[in-house]
Amino acid sequence: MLDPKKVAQNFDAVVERLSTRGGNLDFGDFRALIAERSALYVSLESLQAKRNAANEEMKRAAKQDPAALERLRGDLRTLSQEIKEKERQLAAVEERYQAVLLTLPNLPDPSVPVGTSEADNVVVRTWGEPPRFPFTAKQHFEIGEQQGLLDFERAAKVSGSRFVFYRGDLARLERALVSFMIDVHTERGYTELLPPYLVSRAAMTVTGQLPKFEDDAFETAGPDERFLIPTAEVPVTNYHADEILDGERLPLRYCAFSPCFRAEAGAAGRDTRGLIRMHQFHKVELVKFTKPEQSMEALERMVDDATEVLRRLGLHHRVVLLCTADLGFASMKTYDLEVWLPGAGTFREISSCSNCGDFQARRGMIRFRPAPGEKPQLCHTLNGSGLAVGRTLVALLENYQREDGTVRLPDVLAPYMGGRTELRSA
RNA sequence: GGAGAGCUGGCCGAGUGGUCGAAGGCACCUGACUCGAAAUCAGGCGUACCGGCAACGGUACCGUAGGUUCGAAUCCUACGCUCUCCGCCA
Repeated sequence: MLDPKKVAQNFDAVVERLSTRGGNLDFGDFRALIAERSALYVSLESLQAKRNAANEEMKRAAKQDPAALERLRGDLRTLSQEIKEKERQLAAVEERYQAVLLTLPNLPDPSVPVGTSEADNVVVRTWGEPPRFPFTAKQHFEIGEQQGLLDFERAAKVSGSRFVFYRGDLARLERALVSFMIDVHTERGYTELLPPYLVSRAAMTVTGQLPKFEDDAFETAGPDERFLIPTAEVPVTNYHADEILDGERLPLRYCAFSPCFRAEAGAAGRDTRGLIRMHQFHKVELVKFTKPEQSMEALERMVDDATEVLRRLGLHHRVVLLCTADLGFASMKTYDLEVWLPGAGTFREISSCSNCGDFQARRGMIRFRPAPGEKPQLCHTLNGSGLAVGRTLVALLENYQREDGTVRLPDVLAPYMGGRTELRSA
């Protein structure tokens, strides 16, 4: 959520900066609501002040003058009705006001390039070289199906499209990658969390998935409303909701493995083959809570932490700074990591690292006390994939494939694969 | 799933329908004492919004949402959460 004060004070500037994101920006009658809301507050508060003063008299009259009490009671009943009516009006305005605020995306940071599509994203740096093959490189799903390591057909039978069974060594590889990634991050100072996979509407609202993107989420059918998490960012960012953190201990850094569930409502027909776009996938997520002045440096370090996984796996990749048009709802600045897929002949997003500034912190009241005795301030929150596990596995299959369809494994994974250095068919 | 107890400030905890933004304690801040620290003493110390240059004043907030009342932390209803016991279960 944007700072409502700043929006009210710099309305035109805010509209202008948000419009660089493209898309349709709906302020509704927000400007009028601001004025209406504050007028209602002023008149309500003066009525309340009047009532409080009158009640003081009641207190005295109750003891000294029972006759006057009855008379006063009549007047106050009217005043009370008036106040209740005012409160109803205010509640209605407040609801519309909040509804608009909750659908406004975060302001892009000034360092973010202005653009109109992903074509305006900026490649910041590239690591490694694409592997050369003396044969035509296959796509990951061709390798997986030929080797009996991936079974999309049976998954479709059991669950529908965009689901998969992993088999044998590949199932193990998925598990191995999770452990490997978490070990890299805990080694580098992150605290491991294993979060809940179902969360409340409130939690989804704090991180920004709701109220605007409800179509993308899976909701449970039980008596209690819950949402399947689309990323561990949701439970982990909410971990410190409604808390005042000790400023001395910031930044806090967490890594968390979880499955992720996405309806992919707007992606019908896209990436229909293979593991790239599933309703369910695994991800190791990084989340940081920082002071405002620390967050931009923390973002750079988070990108380095995520790319470290790619470096250790020897995967050619690049770092891309997203332009304003490609920024996520809650983000003020985002770097995507894109890994090279020789089979597909393209770079594919494998991680997205965002600085959300105080946008989520304001929604979730995530604060810190800079020093003992000082006032609490909003934290900045950051999140990034470290990494998307399924897509990492795709990259390994495509980058380490051999002509006969077998796949070599990077040495760093051997300890997690029982010493295995290649995938066996199953 | 059944029965009971509870939910108050950063934390612990008192609170009779008006004298309660709320005792007391801890933590924290400032000062005194001290070479310094500890201990002790004095004062301060919630959040948000509105008005004001400021001092300060006003309003709201005692799990959440309603209700009763001139007036609710206090009474009523629903919901959420925590704890204890029973049942079930990995």
